[in-house]
Amino acid sequence: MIEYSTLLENFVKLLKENKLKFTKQRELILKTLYDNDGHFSTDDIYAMLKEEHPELNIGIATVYRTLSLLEDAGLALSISFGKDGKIYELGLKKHHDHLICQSCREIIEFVDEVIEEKQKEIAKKHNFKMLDHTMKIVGLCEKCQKIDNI
Amino acid sequence: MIEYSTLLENFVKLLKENKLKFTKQRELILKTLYDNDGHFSTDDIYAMLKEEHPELNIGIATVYRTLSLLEDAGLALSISFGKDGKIYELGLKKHHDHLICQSCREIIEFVDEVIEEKQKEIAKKHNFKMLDHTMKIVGLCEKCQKIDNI
DNA sequence: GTTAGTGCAAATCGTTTGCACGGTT
DNA sequence: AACCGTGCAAACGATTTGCACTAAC
Repeated sequence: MIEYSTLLENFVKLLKENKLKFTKQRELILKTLYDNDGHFSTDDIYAMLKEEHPELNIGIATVYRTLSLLEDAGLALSISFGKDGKIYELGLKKHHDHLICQSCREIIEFVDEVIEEKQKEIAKKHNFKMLDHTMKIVGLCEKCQKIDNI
Repeated sequence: MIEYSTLLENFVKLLKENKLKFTKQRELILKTLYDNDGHFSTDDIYAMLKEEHPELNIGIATVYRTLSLLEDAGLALSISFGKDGKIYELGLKKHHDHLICQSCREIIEFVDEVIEEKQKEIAKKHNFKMLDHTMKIVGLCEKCQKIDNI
């Protein structure tokens, strides 16, 4: 995994290149994604920052704006599902897909080279230029299967 | 492909079983999905019904309610993408995945048995009970690649 | 006659935007 | 000093809901 200091350097450079400013808010949102290696909704991140940095008095609009900025920059990526289901994660990992537990919302990441390869083939066969691809397996994790059977 | 009359019978039966009523609105929404083999947003269907059956004076709320009902019943299924991107299709076909053109919104369906098999394996390996799975390849179709290069 | 469905308009919820102010360059 | 980012509150757009009325049973 990339060091936080390196990540931060990249971010600062990227901002500079685009004549954007480096603010405490932007830094903390990036850091939150980095430190809490996981998947969070805009609101999750807003709540975490409210909790951990109340002095910032951050606004939800800033969280929306920043996550969107990070996504455009390739530093974060989002997964959407059903209505009201959009979560972000740090965008620097190798491409991977997700298993999502419908009940507890646990998320497991996985990579399968055979599937990756097949997807390329399919796009090619249909003369599509593939820009993005996502796969989600929704179901019940081990724990929730047991609970649901009670 | 299933006959419309059979589909309708199933629908009527299903409604009866759940003490729900068979209305003109419900029938026409199902028929619209059946006749126009494709992928439509709630608004698309609303517009089509306004156009083709102005005497019905259908309300958008009914379209939302009915599509949701059809989805629960397994007669329709939805695909979501990015904000404001939810479309429905008739839900009686064999499972398939989608190639989506980012530019013109063309949608191509495909099935790949190798991928299907791999997904089962992955769920099993993680002790997940797979309930649903979706794969989307987003990109540019042949036509739009050319246009975008001008 | 009872119950469920409908259209309408209002409410809701996540997200975006305009603006005046404050922070970064 | 110039300009961008921020918080706030208002605006927005898709979807949902409460209600009185109508249609299906």
